[in-house]
Amino acid sequence: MDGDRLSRVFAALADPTRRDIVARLSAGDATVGELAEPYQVSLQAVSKHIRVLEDAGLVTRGRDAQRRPCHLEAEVFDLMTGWIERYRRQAEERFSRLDAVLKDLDNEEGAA
Amino acid sequence: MDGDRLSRVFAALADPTRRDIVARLSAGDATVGELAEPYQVSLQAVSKHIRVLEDAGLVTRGRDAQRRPCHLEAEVFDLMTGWIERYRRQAEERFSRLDAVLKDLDNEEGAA
DNA sequence: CTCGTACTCAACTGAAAGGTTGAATACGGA
DNA sequence: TCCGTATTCAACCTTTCAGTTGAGTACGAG
Repeated sequence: MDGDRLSRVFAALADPTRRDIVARLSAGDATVGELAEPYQVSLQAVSKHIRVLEDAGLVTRGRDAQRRPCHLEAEVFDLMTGWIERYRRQAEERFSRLDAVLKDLDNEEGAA
Repeated sequence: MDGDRLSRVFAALADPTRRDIVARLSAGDATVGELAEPYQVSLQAVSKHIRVLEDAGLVTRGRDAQRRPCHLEAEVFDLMTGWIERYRRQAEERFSRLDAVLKDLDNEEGAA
């Protein structure tokens, strides 16, 4: 099951700092130091955040001398949208079925 | 800012039990007792889970005598997909721009 | 082979999450 | 009005999480 994976992805994105990191990585790769710079928290804290994103599969990292450039893995988003769309669609289907039933009731009433 | 809202939505869906509840509600409304039935945990625990989903805006509830039927609010999914798609698109754009640059380099090399 | 840079690891702290049980509360039915 | 059903509230426990500081590691430059 990749339910565990999905849990990690959602949990990772529940934190505003981590969402911001993802947002910034969507504009291009960056090192830990670069990513940490705008935040008030310690470099170590940001390093931990990146680890969480990495464990969720949202981020991969390379090596460039002592730097560890972070790269956003956009494919993981598919896992989320897949999950979301499945249930959204189901809910909407049900909604339109209800809609149809109500319309039918209206028609019958009008006909009677 | 609705960043806080987004945090609550993602956090709510980080829990497998809550995701399962959402999945089941996508098939139709249900009471707390009905939702709790398949799980090992206490009814109170499920009641708490539902409250988290409610606070995130994923679920609303009516009243039917002593029952509190839960209803899935599919619109909140749009908030998530909106966020996700924004950064996915940005990342993909960047990717195709890089692709174009590499292709250009190839062409120049071929021409030289 | 040092030295500074870029980071990670380890140990600790406070707050929040998810679970429990037991006591309220809200309502319909007899 | 009293009872049972459905659900929530309250207090508590344990684990996880986000943050801290201080020490350790990995690498390139000089």
